Amino acid sequence: MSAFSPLAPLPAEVRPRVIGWFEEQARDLPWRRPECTPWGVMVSEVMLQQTPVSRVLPRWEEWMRRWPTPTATADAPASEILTVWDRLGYPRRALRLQAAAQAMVERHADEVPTTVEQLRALPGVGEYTAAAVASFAFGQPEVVVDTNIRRVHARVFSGAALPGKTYTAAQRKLAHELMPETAHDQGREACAWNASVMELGALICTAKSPQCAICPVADLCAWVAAGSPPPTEEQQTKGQAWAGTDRQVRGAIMAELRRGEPVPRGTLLESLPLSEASSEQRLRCLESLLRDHLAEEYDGRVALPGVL
DNA sequence: AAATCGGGGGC
DNA sequence: GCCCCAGATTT
Repeated sequence: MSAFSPLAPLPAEVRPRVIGWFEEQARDLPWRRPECTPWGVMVSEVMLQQTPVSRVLPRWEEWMRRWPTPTATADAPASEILTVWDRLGYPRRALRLQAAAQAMVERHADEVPTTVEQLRALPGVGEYTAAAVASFAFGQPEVVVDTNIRRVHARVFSGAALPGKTYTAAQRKLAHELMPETAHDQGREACAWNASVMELGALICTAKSPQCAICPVADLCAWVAAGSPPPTEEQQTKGQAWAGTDRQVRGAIMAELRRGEPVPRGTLLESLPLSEASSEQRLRCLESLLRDHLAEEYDGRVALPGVL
């Protein structure tokens, strides 16, 4: 029994088109160049968790210039780690990346580990990142599934406008079935497929206004064949609030601390450029940052970790 | 399964 | 103003 509905395209027909398109149209990103080290790939994957490529590029360049190896990253002051991370967002990722580097120094001889099991054991490395590093840095035919790939799969093979919020068992099964065979080329095509579908989702098959007119598989796409129906309410993403959230307040505190000077607790809590934030919220957020080791307090003054 | 965790650019 | 972006971790 085929896993694909009668109207869905055959993977064997889709794959060469998407891979061929990638070979012609892929962006020249620094972490894709042949001279990029596995550590460079690792850094890019963590930075790209929920952060667009355009914002990652300058931070990745600076990080790799300063800390080109796990050892260099492991030995850096946490305050510098967080300063170079700058406004990429979710700064706990920066601390986890350093913790991952320290684990590589201790357990893997200053190398990025090569198996998904070893990768998955590193701080900040989940199912996606482990597979992505194994595939992109080491050429292993792991099944890589990110938000772009889920969307392309949903449209081309399932005829849906969007994949829905949760990664279901059915979606994982589909992703496995779509992978090329690895026997003939030791997984080269599988890795190319991973990168190509991701790039198609990032450049053509985008969430908001997909460029079906220039898509290499538009004539095979189940969603296009169905008349490009809009997303169902089930598939809508409930927009994450920002104004007034603890995340915004935490971000404002971190921005102040990144200026480099230790700040008296009272001054810090009062000087935030968020007039609507209550004193209770400001205090709660500062305490949570201290708990997360994103900030430290000593003798009534607050700073990035390690400077006091 | 749902909540939490940043921040900015595109529309 | 709303939405989305190469997710991970905790509850």
